[in-house]
Amino acid sequence: MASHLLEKMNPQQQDGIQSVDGPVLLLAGAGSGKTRVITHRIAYLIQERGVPADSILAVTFTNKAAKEMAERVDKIMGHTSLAKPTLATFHSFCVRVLRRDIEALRTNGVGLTKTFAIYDETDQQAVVKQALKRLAIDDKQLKPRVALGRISWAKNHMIDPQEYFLASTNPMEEKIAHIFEIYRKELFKANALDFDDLLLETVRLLKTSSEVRDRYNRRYRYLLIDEYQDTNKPQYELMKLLGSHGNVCVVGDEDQSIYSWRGADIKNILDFEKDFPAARTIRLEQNYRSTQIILEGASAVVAQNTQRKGKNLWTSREGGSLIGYYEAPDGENEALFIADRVNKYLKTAGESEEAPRCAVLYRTNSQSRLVEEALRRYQIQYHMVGGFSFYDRAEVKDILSYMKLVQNTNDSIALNRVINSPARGIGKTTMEVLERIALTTGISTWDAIARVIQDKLLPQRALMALASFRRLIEDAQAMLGTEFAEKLAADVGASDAAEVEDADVSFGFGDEAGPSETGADETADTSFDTSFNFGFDFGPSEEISTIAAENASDSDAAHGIAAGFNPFAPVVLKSAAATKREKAAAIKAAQEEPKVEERPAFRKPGDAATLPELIKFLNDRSGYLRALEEEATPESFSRIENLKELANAAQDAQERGETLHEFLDHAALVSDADSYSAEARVTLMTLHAAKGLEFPLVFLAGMEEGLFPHSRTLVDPTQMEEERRLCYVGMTRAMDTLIMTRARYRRRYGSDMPEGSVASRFLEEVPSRLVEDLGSPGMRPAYRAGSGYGVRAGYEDGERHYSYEDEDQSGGRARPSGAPGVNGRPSYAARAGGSGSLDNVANFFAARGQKVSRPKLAVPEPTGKTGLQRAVRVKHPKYGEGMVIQREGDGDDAKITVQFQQHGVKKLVEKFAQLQIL
DNA sequence: CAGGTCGTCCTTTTT
DNA sequence: GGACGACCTG
Repeated sequence: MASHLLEKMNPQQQDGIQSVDGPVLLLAGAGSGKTRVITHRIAYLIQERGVPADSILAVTFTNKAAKEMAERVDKIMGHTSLAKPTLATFHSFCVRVLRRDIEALRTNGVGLTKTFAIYDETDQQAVVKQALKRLAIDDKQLKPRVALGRISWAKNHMIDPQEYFLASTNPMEEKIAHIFEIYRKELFKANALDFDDLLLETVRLLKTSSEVRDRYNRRYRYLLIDEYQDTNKPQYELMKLLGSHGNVCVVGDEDQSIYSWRGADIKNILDFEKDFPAARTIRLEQNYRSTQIILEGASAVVAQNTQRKGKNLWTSREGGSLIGYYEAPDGENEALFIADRVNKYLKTAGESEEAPRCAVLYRTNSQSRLVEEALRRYQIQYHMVGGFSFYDRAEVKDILSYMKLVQNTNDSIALNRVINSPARGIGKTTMEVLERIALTTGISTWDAIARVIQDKLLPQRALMALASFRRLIEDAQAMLGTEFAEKLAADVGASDAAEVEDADVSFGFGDEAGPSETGADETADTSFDTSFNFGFDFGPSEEISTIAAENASDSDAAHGIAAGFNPFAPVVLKSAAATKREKAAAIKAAQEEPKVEERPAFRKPGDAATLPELIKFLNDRSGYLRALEEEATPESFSRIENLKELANAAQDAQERGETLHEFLDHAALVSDADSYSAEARVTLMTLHAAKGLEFPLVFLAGMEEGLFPHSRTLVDPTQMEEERRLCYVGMTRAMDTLIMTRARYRRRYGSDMPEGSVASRFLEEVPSRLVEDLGSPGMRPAYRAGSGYGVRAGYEDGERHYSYEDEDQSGGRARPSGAPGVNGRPSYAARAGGSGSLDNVANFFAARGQKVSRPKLAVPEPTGKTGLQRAVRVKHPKYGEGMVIQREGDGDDAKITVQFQQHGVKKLVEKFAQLQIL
């Protein structure tokens, strides 16, 4: 039967699409159209085989992949179907299962509940640190990081603390086993799961409860697992448990296995045929992505590995340009070279019809900084994936922690985080008392607060502070409705298998809210109220008085809300953002056909508060926002902006019908790597994050021994092979052009002295006939061996290869050349650490709305001598017009930070800046 | 108790 | 170049 879904597919791809019954192993080489096959296979199942869409479960490794797959399936299917296949990551799928069914694991009323918290790595570290402290282990002797790494390793191998202890061969291991045990108990007490637990507990649940297992097995008849070479033991078990019907299709490529450090076991893919003897194996070996030269180069590198099956990847894209190689004198120069090439590429490629796209890939996130700076110098827009996440920012985490605490008061880590931020007089001593009680009685810190208040175990002052804090959280809980717990249960706890959510990647309910989502259809449409005014001022004085009264009899600590508090008070629009949103929403609403199930503009009294309402409440009532406002520094304003952004995110979530859980789950599981956008012309990311993507032009930066391959892998042949696979992954991202770069000298940890580097072994492994030297200034006479680190000489001979353009602020004066260093050699620091790179960093942070790296001292207001005060408009001979943002220091050292119209934020020395007041 | 300053040690890679 | 902890001071 010829299906349009099979058009333009090679025979193997057609096989992969059509072999839908029984186990299938799809070995898909890089660029072999793997995603195309998977998505078409899903469409084929639905359209040609009449399989109900919601009986298909496709699991990927990253949200990014899940999202892309969902979009592509949608596109193929033409958005026709209402029911959708479940496309999720292992972790998000497990969260959904657990939010629904985890209480099936409870015995005699003991066990986690549906309101469990998810602990991220920071939370995990905090728990480990506590454990170390409790065991009186010096955290220099055993680093929390290391201990956590071992614990995670054990979990990924499904080893429990007891087994770990029995297997330990030295005192250190025994200690770790002990920490592991405490760690587990603490998480249990906090009603929390870490990332690894999400998988483990799901496995345990499916093994323990046949009822639950059967339900999922009835529901999902077709299982597909992508990146199978990266699965670890729990994921493997999950595959077996969910795939008991045998319609299991796993897709992978052993040459792209790059996650063994996270417990991925390459044996999973190598042994699939043993697990499923009836398995059909299909190989996709035609590469449609890269030119022959690139593919040959990459294959030559990975061929050095011994631990592989080997394959014949081929391409019909003959020839192509050679693999470029550039050896820069230093990291800055390397970055500037890249920026220059990107610039040229964008200019020339701009005329071709296909949108130009390129990527700069590196081994470690810290390498991004130099590249970012260089791109900014060239005024090239770029998109960086990874690095800090929005949800990692301190202020965002703080408010999220408040929310987590509202959801689950046993979450001691969240409690510790927010109990004294903003400062409310709960210090070290108080916390020690709480912790001691929690520890000796086995209750959570939250419950210890009640105990302390009841038994008056602390001075009045501390008791009042604690009561005030407790009241804050309780009031927030009350906002969510007195039937908080039941509502929650109803939201996530339907028992019918058919009601397992139609999951797309998001955690949204989708438009067709099923009967299980009792809360959702009544959820208010809050498009018009991003910003609220509760009409009630929670002033500190008033609060204290209520608390003092309450303190007398703890049982009176009503769960109600403070008198006069009215969460349903009329809405007052405050921020410009809100207004904008309102307009957009109004326009959108006007354009759309009126829907039958039109939601009311406001939630009915008695319904749970919306997410933005909750955030607003916490921001205000906690005093967090006020503290930031009073701080009144650029950083604090930026933080306020971030909190607004969080409110916006909550607003969006609310509109999607998400519950508090789903919002928090989302925040916990969605990483920044998922922010990759295919529209970006220039993308910066780690090699790991690049897997699965392709770009016409790819740069691999930092090809140096110790960086890539990373220093920690140099001694272990197995890890070295993984590095090599990583290199293979990186090289095969390139479609037309691949450029590899290296710095002869590189500074590590921002130290003054750069260290000499050795070319990466992977470079040597690329056959030289495939490589073209792109003119490495390092090879010029000035850099000959024996001349030391000759940057200065190089720059002085008139060949300024990609040096920073002269940005001397006096406009025309030559930049002072490197001051003599300690040994009479040119001082590297003098050049690279100069004002040029400094203002660029400030630039960079300012543009990203992050804290600006300025001195933390109070900024003296301008003397007025020059009149260069804040908000004064100025003109610079080179940068043109701008506005003064800040002035620091005084006299000859005074520095002015100016936002220029064309050139962004610059920090200038007032004396030299030649600024003219407009 | 809070906020600031200074020294230490770092760094893989991510759900 | 920066996060974080130890230490010090108001």
